[in-house]
Amino acid sequence: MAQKQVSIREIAELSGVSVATVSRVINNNGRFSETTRQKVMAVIREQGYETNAMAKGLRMRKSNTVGIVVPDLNNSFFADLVEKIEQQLFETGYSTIICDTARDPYKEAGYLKMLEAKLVDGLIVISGLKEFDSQQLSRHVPIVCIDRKPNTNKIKYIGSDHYKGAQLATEKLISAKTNPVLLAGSRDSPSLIDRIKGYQDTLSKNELPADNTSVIRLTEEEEQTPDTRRSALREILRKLMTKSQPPIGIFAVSDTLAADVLIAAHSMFISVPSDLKVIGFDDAPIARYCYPELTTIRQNTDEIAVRATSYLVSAIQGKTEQNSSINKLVDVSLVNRSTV
Amino acid sequence: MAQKQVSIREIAELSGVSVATVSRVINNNGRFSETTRQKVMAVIREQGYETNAMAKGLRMRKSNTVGIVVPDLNNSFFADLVEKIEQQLFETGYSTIICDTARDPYKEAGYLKMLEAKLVDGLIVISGLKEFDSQQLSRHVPIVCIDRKPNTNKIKYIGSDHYKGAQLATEKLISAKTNPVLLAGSRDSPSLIDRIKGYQDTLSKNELPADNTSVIRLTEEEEQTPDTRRSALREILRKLMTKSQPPIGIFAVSDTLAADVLIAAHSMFISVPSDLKVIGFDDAPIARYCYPELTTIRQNTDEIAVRATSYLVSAIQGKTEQNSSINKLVDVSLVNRSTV
DNA sequence: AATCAAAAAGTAAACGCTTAATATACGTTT
DNA sequence: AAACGTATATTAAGCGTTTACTTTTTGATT
Repeated sequence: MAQKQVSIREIAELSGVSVATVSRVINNNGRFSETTRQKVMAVIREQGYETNAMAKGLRMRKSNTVGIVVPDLNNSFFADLVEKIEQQLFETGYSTIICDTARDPYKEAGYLKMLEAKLVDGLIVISGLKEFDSQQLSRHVPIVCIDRKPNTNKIKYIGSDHYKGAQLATEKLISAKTNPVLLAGSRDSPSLIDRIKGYQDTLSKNELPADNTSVIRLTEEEEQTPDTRRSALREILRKLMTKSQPPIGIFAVSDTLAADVLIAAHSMFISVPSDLKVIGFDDAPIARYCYPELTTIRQNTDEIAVRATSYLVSAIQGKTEQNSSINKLVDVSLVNRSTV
Repeated sequence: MAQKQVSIREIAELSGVSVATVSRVINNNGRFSETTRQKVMAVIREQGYETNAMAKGLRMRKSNTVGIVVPDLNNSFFADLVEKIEQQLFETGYSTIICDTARDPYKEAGYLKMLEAKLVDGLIVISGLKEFDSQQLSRHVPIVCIDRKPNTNKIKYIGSDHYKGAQLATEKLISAKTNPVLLAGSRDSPSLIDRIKGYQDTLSKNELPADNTSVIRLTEEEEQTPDTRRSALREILRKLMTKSQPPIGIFAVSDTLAADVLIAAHSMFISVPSDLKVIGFDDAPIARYCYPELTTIRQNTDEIAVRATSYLVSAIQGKTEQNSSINKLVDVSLVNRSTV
């Protein structure tokens, strides 16, 4: 069975030096001669020694690990973002614990406890239902929130310019001669609020009624499964088609939602983009698998990933980097494809 | 800053008992009186004490953590599977380190070292380029491979019945009066081999030529980006359309590939399913976002996730559970949607 | 009241590592 | 040849737990 993992002690004995020396050689700190270095390294290689992360972590009071908290790995926007962040962190020498909360606050709390117990050195929190409450952690570690507002300014916030994104989307829909409607899920989030505001402001600026009648929210039951979601969407489309002249324009606040709209439309033989124009948000991988390919607002996940990790890493390492650009919102752009 | 994490020692002092007693209370083992239990628990709650996982791990020589190695989180089949496994493990009290290797053997090796250093208690390896080589680990831990053959029978293999899936797909295509073609990516994998075999055997059984001319593989460059992939696919479709009478039938060995085929077809104004019939594999979330919705072979990810975790957990806990069903391949089924 | 077993609590070592404090060896300079 | 500085190596403590072993307390039985 489980052959005993070789420890630094045995390396020390085998190479005829003390553990301290071995440790110094491994971490290349303190002083030692070239001869011993070679001797020790040889033994290490020969024995396939790997340093025990728990012992090291215990001693150093850090784990070289960061936690990522994400609502749903099956959402292609999140998956994309997580993958990029994880890649960045890997390159920087950190390992990552990915926690899929399934939007369950209980599960989220459980994960936070676990991450804390594991002494993660930092935390990246992506989206989520409400404000991120730092009180949940008892120990202070650097945290960055992506598209989720923290409850204290000690936590770094990084996010796209949702307001501008909504402006772009709305303008696009208006200039396509539609009377746009905004479509969102049941869940509130800070970024949704920005988007709705951008949408409504743009409406007003164009002298269109900016009341709440044109923002449509799915209910919680409706969005439960793909099927309920789609039938709700069909109902919404039906109403829209009777109430106003085609083409109608829908600004869906996420690409997945937009994708569902398209599916619903197909099943009703509504043709896109002639009778229905749809614009999504995210430019998630799925956007390119929609038919027609989805016109959408692109969030720059590369940029977000880079900013999040580089900030986090320097915060962990105690550098209070004063890069001013890091406080600006991440820019957003319209990508024209075939649904408008 | 970082307020000191309270340790078991302080809990002990505050409640006027020894650390050993506190430890006993926390883990509910050994003997202690109800009075002390309450006293200690009160202090623990009051102080927000959380046991230090590294210290515990060091002492116990285990981490309550399992690693998941996955080629690509952006593939909706993998994301789905990982999400389910992770959920299972969370419920069982294990935490999960998800490692996205991006199909890079170097990255994979790096991750394995890291997982080992972190003393993971078990490992789940999903798919991947070639045999999984257990030699990469120097310490023995329970491992389960999903859709990836291990190089030793000490490692548990779990996988769908790919052969049968291919049969079902091929028969479906044949009975839809097409002369089926199999379409695959450049990468070989054990499951692909099974699928090709199932495909060819079914061809033979129906007295159709089962040579290799009807299996089409994308080259590595072709599948690099969505765009190269799609233009390669358009080229393939073009050839197919000239060479034989519509309708043509394509058995794509994954849903993502099938989705790309559909996109390519749309851009060429080939109508599905009248002129082109496509059947995918996996029944990944994306299948329902294709247009038309994708007919495909369903892999039962729930079942796979349950088997993988329940086997792994019992192996970790030293139970050599003799559930015979666990050695059978996971069953697979045809789901009829709209592309055939 | 004395005895004793069972229950409750305590002591201390060990898990594998890093590092401050020390010790030793080795040339140089006087 | 003594003295000293420098480079190199060792000793030992401590990170926060668990647990085998030991000690103390409790309460029932004689």
